[in-house]
Amino acid sequence: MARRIGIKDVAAAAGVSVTTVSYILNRVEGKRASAETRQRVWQVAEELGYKLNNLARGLRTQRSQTIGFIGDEIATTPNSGRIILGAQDAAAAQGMVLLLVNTGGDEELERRSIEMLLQRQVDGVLYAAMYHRVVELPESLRSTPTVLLDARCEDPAVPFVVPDEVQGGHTAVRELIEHGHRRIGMTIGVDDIPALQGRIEGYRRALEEAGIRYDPSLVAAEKAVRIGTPAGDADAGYRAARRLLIMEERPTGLFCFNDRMAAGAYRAAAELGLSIPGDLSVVGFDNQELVSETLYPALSTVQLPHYEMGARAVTQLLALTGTPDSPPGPVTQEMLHCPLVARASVTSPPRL
Amino acid sequence: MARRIGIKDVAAAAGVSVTTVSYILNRVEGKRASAETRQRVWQVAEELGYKLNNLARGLRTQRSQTIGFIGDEIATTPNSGRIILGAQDAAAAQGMVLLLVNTGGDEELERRSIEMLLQRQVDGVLYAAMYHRVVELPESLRSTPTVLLDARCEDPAVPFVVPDEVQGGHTAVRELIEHGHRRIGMTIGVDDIPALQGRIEGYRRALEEAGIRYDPSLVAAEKAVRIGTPAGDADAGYRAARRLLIMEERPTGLFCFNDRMAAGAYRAAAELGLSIPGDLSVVGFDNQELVSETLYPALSTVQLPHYEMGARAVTQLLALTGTPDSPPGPVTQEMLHCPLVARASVTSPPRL
DNA sequence: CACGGTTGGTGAAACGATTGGCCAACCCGG
DNA sequence: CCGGGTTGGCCAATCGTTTCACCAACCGTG
Repeated sequence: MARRIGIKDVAAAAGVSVTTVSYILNRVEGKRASAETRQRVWQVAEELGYKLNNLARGLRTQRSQTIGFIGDEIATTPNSGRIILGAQDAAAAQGMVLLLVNTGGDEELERRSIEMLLQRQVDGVLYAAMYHRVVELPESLRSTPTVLLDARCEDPAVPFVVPDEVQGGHTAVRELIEHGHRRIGMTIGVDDIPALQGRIEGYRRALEEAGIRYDPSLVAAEKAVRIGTPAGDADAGYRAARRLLIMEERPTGLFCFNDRMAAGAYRAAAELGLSIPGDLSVVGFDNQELVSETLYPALSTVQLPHYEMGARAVTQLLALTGTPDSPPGPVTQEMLHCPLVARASVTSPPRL
Repeated sequence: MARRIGIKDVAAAAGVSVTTVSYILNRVEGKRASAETRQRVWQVAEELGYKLNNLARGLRTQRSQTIGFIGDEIATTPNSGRIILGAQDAAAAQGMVLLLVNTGGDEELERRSIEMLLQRQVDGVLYAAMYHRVVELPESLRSTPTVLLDARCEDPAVPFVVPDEVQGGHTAVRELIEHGHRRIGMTIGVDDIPALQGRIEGYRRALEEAGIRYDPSLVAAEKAVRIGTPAGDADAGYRAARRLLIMEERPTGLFCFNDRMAAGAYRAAAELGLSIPGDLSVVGFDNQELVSETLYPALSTVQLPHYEMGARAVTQLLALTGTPDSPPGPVTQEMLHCPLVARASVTSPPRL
């Protein structure tokens, strides 16, 4: 196989020095070259099929044009793929590429993974912990620009991007209220994650705004048996919804902590002979299309802006480290808007 | 910030040459060093917190310890995350890391993406096209070891790993037959992808084996309206299933092309007052847990071995390029077994 | 014609590792 | 004391870029 051709081959073929070639190919400002030379170099480079060697450049410039993405459970939650996608797109737009590692939540593995990233001189790191958790930043990342994804950290110096759970919960419940519902239940699991607190807060605020008294008996918590699995959530959602629906004065609207729990609510409703949305309106959270779209009628839900989160995180990171165009900026912490995705599971409450 | 410390710092601190440090740290065979020196170097490296610079090493050795992963629709299909995960795990086990790019199916973007990978001197490439399609390998990848993932290629010189769709279809239908079903329908979409042909083939073989005549009227094809979306598939699955279930002599078992279509079948059954699995047994394909587990009763289905595919692809790639331990091997093309995931949607047919 | 300013470059030292070739010192038998 | 093998280790080139520092030639001007 023919040796890969480098900058010096181009220089030789064009009859100039490598310095000149480098200047021209990189469009370095302030360095002059005649239009003719410039033209010739480009052409020769093209003809020879010159490809930059990023390892060599990185060695010299101390920037690898590479971003490390470290996730504790890549793809365990399906939508996390969208985070990666968003990050990758934003990175690619700046000529950067994502270096992916996964830790499966294992400390030791995480250490090794981070090491592999640092060894490769990543320009920065995206540290993604699914489910909007509170985490602490591994020591080894202290010295590299890092932004947290779907997670936050005690230390205020660490930038992050998370979904605005409160606004999301508020939006979900508002959708019910606007359709005329006054008696609105909520079904939740029992894990104490920030996401849960936020969504409950949103629920309460929306009620309050509408002048509806908050009734604790309308929020039903059930523990998932097989925790974290779709089946576990759906089952917990079923039990929680059932409890609410057999109440004396049952709610006409239901806000479910997530789409999986909403699936359980559908089952509970069906079992009790309640039709959706005729007898019961339901709104979920997450917009996992595999659930929200395959349910019938399709589930109205609030979307977790995964793609945007990935994209914003990269943008933040790049702002942090500075790009050729712009200087390094300040640490930012961002909460992203969660839009409503209205489908067919919400309508006016039945007249009594 | 203190300059990162390099091999020469270690050498200086240990009072030896960089050559010696390199030999020791890399455990180069055939190069001798006294036990004492060895010990000292390790210790000094540890104390100073020496970290290898992979860019520099890669520049010298012409291996970046990096694998490019290029997908046309990363994470569009949720389980594709599992492919990446499998690949990442297998790579990490060999000290390699995945460089991720996505093309969104755009030719131009693909070209640029591949370029970015090659620029970074990846040791090999995983080219993943979701949905087991037939693709042709981009010209620019010809000169780099590449293995196809969930895709195949006309050229027999290109290694690939795909699921064994025929076996999968066979397994699905066998599950029904073993429970006593003789009248088994199949619901499919209309896209002509290899996956479809394979699964149909598996269906026919299983019937044949059991001495059941193949009846074309029992395979119902419906075109998805919003193609590719879960809602589209579910809807097509609903229509197809409905057609079969209102037949004079309706099937007692249903093999659905995928889990989304199975979700549609559930709806059709419910609408017609048929209970699952009492009146109708259903088996899906893909094992998208978000669907198969949130359906009620939980869906028996055949699993696409995404994780293993990713892992095997990396193994193949590494075999192809050769590792320190083993020499480069031959091109291999692999079909992976699709196991049955039995849940609650299959039982014996109702007695008539 | 001497001089300062521009134009259009060039040379060579990094960056941080790997590795082929060389070599001094020691040991041991004869 | 010589010769040859082994031990333990070092020199310097190299990988492909970037970039600092320098410079020859030319041009217009006073």
